Amino acid sequence: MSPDDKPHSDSESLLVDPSTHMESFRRTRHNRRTELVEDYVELIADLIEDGGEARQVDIALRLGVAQPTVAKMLKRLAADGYIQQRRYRGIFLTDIGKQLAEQSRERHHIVESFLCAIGISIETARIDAEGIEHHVSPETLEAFKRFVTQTIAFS
Amino acid sequence: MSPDDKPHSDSESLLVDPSTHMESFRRTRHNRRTELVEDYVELIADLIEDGGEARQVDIALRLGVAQPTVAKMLKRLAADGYIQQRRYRGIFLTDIGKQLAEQSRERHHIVESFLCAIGISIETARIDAEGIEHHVSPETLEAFKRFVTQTIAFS
DNA sequence: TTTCTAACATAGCCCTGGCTATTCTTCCAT
DNA sequence: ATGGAAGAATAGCCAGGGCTATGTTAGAAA
Ligand SMILES: [Mn+2]
Ligand SMILES: [Mn+2]
Ligand SMILES: [Mn+2]
Ligand SMILES: [Mn+2]
Repeated sequence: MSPDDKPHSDSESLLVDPSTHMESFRRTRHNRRTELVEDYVELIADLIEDGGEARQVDIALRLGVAQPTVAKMLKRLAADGYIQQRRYRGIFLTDIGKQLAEQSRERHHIVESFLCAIGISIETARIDAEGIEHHVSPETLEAFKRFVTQTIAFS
Repeated sequence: MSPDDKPHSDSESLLVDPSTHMESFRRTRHNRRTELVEDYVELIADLIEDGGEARQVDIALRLGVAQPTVAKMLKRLAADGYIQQRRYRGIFLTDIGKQLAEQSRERHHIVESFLCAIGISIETARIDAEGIEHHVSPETLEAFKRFVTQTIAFS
């Protein structure tokens, strides 16, 4: 065999170096672990603002999961200090919870507005934003925000 | 109590209707389940193209996980018909696997290019794209593609 | 005040996707 | 030809995030 039997010889071709590659995947895995927490506190904040209280059944309905699934998750959120639970009463956000909810809500809104600004239908924007939001870094969020502002200015 | 004790009375305020909300979350959960498969086949395709073979150690190194984690996942991919495994030999993509890899790679590339096109640094674009790609619908992907093409045309 | 129902709690199951520790195989160097 | 090391397989653990089935409780309606 020649020393050149590998498709891209020594130049390492298209692939980025392993540690850079690894870092991206690690970050993505980390984002995935915080996704649910963000969606829950955001939804709880919305429900409270909208109807005065956040109940398990409503959370379950809007998330499209079963009530015990919500119950288990709420225990985790309580253990992690995001919410306060009173048995057979509603859910209340702690200060930490409110803060995370506010951040999540703002980021979510910017992402959705951005998608609309580049011409995507509101239905699709809503769906895609629900997943994309959790993987948008501060730098990207700033770029999205700028873009939305500019687009509005030119209309 | 007055009939108006709830913050937003009858207009249902800011929240979208429950079933629409639910649909977004369901889609996002579905996308999450396919994320890993997409990243694996894409990475395997890249490794084969780059070095002639895809080995567990290299996959593990680039994903930032342990080798048995990769081994277990590869069994699933084989069971699902994306790859072919020969004990103590490398990984080979089936036709289905190649097809998914190609789709994933293209989508990934468009997302990353798009982020760069709106002014995000390549480092951040790489990281964010790794997560965002899995939540981009065909409609959004088309919009991203158009935007990239236009941006290149005007430079 | 009592009853009944909707909401909540709890138990117990499953799958996914991580990990460590250990045991094969292969294959290269000696 | 053989030994060792690198790579792959296997076993067994854990947490997260789903589910169903079932028991409990609070509060409204009667
Ligand atoms: Mn959100
Ligand atoms: Mn979301
Ligand atoms: Mn990818
Ligand atoms: Mn990815």
